[in-house]
Amino acid sequence: MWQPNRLEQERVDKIQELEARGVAPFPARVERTHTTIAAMGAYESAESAAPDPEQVPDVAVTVCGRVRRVNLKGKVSFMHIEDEQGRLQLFLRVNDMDEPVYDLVKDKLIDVDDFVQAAGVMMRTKAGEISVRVSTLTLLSKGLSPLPVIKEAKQEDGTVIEYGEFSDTEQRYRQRYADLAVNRTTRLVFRRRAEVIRALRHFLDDAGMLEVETPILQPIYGGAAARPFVTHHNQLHQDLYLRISFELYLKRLLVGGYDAVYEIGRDFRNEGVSFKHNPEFTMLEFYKAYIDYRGVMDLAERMVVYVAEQVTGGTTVSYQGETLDFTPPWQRLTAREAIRNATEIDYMDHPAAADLEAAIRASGDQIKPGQPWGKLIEHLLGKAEPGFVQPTIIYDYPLDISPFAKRVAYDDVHVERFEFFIAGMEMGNAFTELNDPRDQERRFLEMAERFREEDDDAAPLDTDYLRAMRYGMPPNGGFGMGVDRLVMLLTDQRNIRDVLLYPHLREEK
RNA sequence: GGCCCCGUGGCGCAAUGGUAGCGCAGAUGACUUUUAAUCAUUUGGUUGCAGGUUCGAGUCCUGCCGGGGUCACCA
Repeated sequence: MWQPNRLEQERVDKIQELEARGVAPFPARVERTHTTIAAMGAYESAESAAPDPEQVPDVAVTVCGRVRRVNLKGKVSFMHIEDEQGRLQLFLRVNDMDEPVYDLVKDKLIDVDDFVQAAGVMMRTKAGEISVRVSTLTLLSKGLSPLPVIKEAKQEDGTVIEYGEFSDTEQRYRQRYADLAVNRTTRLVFRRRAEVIRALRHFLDDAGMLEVETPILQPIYGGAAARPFVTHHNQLHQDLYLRISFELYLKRLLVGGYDAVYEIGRDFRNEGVSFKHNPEFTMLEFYKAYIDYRGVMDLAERMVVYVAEQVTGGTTVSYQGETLDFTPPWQRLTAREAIRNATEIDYMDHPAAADLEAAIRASGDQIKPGQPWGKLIEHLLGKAEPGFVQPTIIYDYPLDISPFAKRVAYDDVHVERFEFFIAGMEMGNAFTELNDPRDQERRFLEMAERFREEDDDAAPLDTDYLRAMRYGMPPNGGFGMGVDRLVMLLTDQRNIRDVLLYPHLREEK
């Protein structure tokens, strides 16, 4: 049962007073002819069309929005209402309105946070602000809990200074609705997020790829190295996993005859959380026949710069004080070169895992003993990662940590795989996809063996995937990217939670 | 999971171990073109929870809860 606090109780009491005056606090009927922006635009057009600035014809509007500011001045009052696009001032004067309606304002029965509908004609105040000269004001919805108050002051140069803030991170995440209602920058971030995803779809559609949807509930999970969430189907008595990647389902579709497919959707990984990891996140994967990882590199570069241009209008972006330039071509380094640059260790000088481990320890790093060679190389790559501020492609990865990538010709240890990094963050992962079912089966078995040695939950062998591949899979290049991280870059947010409307948090006590 | 930081009215913040304060919001009143409106008066707190040290704890100690950072982990 809700226990109103002091401020809320005052609002509850106001509802009683409104009802006593015959005013419905949550009426069903609403009317709107203009958004705030449209109303202002209509008046500006009328002004510029009028031969005499004193003789602007009436522009009648009915606007709706949330009250964000109330300024009572006795027999005249001002309010700002806000809808999604903008703010508009209401000019309320007792002479222009029925007195009982004006009294609702005067008696402070309309609060900041309430939704109202205002009908009137457009005007400019003495100070020059476009406003509605209100003849009828209707309460649409009463706010009971007060939102944090942010006051805004417009500077002469048009910039807006805000006074007061709602900045408590926990409350902003738990009560995103309040964050959105109060912080316009939050609203902008999630608008832009939608634009990023729209631009990605547009690019991929234009590239001739088919958007598809594959199962989120999977009897066998795979395609990435992450622990899954487990769930259960009651009627079928079947354990199911929430997908950790789309890879294996998408590549089956190439066997089926599609040239290129993509999916944008949710992945779930049962791992630690951090500023760049959320248990559920949005992934983009595509697979395209008849290209290899070089072709994927080109596509990735073009896609990212396209999205940046679509949503920001430019090819560079300011991120946490750094200027990121997405213009292709990006720097391309082999993993071996990148590691040599960052650590002065050449892993090819240490072909045995034990040997490489010793070299890493000699450099001063503490690492878990007994890791496979590829894992050690990944550790070394992690040392180089923060240096990849501008878009950087790292290619040719160790075979033993890349079970779905084709081998580099005449090379026993590397596969045709690349990852790309921006702002020190891993953004995506791609391969020349393995399409030899015999090699794939060997790699699955090796992986299962290693998992068994490490006493880890082994991903069950996906025999159906091998069956599909045996029908013949065209050579293809595949690509995966963390969409949330791209949104971070394009909205200048340092934490993934700030680009997720509802980030995962511990249960509220 | 380890380590570090944080938790004080609705929001944002103060308070050498010694009477818990300030701004905004709220309430009451004044004001017919204000705009961070202004002016006067004024309400509101078991300082995240539970213990402990002390004559005395918002402050020091222990544990717990929640958040943030960082490291580890994360084909």
